[in-house]
Amino acid sequence: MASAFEILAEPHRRAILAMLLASERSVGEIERRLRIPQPAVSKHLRVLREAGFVTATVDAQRRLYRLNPQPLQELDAWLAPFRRFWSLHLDALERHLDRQQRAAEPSAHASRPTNKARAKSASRRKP
Amino acid sequence: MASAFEILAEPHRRAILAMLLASERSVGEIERRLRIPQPAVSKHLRVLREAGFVTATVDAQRRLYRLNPQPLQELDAWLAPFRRFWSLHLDALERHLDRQQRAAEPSAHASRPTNKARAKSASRRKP
DNA sequence: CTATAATATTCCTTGACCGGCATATACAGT
DNA sequence: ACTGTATATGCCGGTCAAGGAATATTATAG
Repeated sequence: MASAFEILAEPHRRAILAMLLASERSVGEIERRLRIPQPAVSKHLRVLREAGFVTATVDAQRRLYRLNPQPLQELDAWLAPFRRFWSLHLDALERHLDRQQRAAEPSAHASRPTNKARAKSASRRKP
Repeated sequence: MASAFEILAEPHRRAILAMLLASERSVGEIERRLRIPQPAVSKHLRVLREAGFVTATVDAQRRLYRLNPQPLQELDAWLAPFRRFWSLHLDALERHLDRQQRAAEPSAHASRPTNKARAKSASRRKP
């Protein structure tokens, strides 16, 4: 196993990480709350541990797992250029709608476009 | 196939998306630049298209593929709570270092900790 | 209309991963 | 020492996705 995406491709693993957002958890807590058999939990935790997503501390018989943010930060870094991409495109869309707006209101009362018009035109395709 | 993570688990697909950041590309361009056989490119593009990561427009015999930011925005949204998590932890670390700092300088000249000390201790692991 | 370029699809094989089950290991209480 | 609890590991079988080769589809040119 390698990339963060492969690790996170498994829904149970994402659920475990989301659960650890609240606080550290033992294996048994995860098992009961997520309703998956214990060996499966241990295996997923092993994968997450070896990939650095979680760390474990021993507490008597149980092990407490907690989040380690670093790999998710790297994922965030991978996403950064795409964030720039879509913010650029949102800006472009907004400028485009502003031009439309100016064309529809041929030098009328005000130049500020309404938020209503923007929200309407920005709706998704194929809903 | 379903979640964005499964789609992005494939390195070639990530490479395609990164390539489309610059501008739209035809299948042939992707094929040559990424050095992967054409059927593989078409298959990956199909997966990306059906998951909404890219859209295609026809230009004579070729199809031009371009980025569609929406699924990546959803990934960004999934990441949001974790971002809050690690920024909280960075804040906590910083407060901790500030306390250390005050302890090391027992009521000395100033109370403002130096940026230098913070930058040093906040440096990344394993560079 | 035929030849050719660009892209998509089908079939097949191989390999990886996940879940289930059984079992092993580690620790605590009595 | 024995028993119970908590977690980890090994093995197996089903499933699914990726890659390769061949072929089908679509569009342009001559």
